[in-house]
Amino acid sequence: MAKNNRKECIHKRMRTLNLYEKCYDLVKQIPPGMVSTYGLIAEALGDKIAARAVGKMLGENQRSFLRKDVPEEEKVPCHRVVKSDGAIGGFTSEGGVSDKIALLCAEGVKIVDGIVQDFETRVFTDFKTDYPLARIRKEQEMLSREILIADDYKLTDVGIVDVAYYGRKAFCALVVLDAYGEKKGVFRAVCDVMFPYIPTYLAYRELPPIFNVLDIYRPSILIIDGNGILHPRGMGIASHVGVLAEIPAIGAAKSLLTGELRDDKILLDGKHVGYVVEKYFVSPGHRVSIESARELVKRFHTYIREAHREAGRMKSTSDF
DNA sequence: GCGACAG
DNA sequence: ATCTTGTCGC
Ligand SMILES: [Mg+2]
Repeated sequence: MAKNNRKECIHKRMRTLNLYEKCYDLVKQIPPGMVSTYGLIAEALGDKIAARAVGKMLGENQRSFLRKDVPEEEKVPCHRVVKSDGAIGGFTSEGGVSDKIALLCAEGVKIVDGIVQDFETRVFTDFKTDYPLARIRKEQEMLSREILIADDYKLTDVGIVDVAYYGRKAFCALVVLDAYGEKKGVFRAVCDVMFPYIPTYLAYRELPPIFNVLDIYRPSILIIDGNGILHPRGMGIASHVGVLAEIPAIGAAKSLLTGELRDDKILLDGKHVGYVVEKYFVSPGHRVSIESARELVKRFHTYIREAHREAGRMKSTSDF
């Protein structure tokens, strides 16, 4: 792996960032008798786009007020988080939303027809936070300046990588082909999930498992399920992996995150950043030109599904 | 009210 | 990508 110390530090910091705990720490700040919203927690994390991810993380909360085996001070009052319009929102437990209503009622918060009464006066907004997602955006913008969009690779082999999930475990598969498209092998790695899926922050979820597999085998060029420079800050996961691991990388996404189409060209702010190839939105990540990214995905795209399958079947294998 | 929203 | 606690804009 790269021994660039600065990049090592960025990588190490990413591996230790646990957004679940950041989220739970924020929710613990909401006092009894008050509520907050998924969107406000997301803003306190640094980006409102994470609202749905906040709901997802709270759905995985293992320290709710219904648990009898968790110390009081460790409990996370996720029942105090509701929707931005005062609607009660969801709740994962035996009793579902009725458990949430009962917990709030016991704290003096009345719910009528699924709406929090006196919502405006009961909303807690005064979070103490260091806005981790804001810091991450800055990091993305900083690293994007190190992207090279020009051919700087050898084609001794090709790696195609994808990640599957089972609860808080990530399963990463790397399918390696020779330059003729012959399958040479599959490498696998697992890792605990510390970061939910948040649009435009995918790299911070999937980089740790991908780096684990690159530690086992490092192909001459990498195709990644996601975007390269086709990203609001020009720093999709393929660029992120490319720059931090100093490896040529291409992004191939199954849907369009941002940008517009003009025939088979993909434009971002009017600038040509990629191509549509088969069913993929292809953009270079690092050390590959836009044209070569297109040609390489044309040649190897059938193996993208193969990597996807390989990651998926790891979930049902007991080896990990 | 429905779709968007990398994975 | 899962196995479902969102928000905004049209
Ligand atoms: Mg994937």
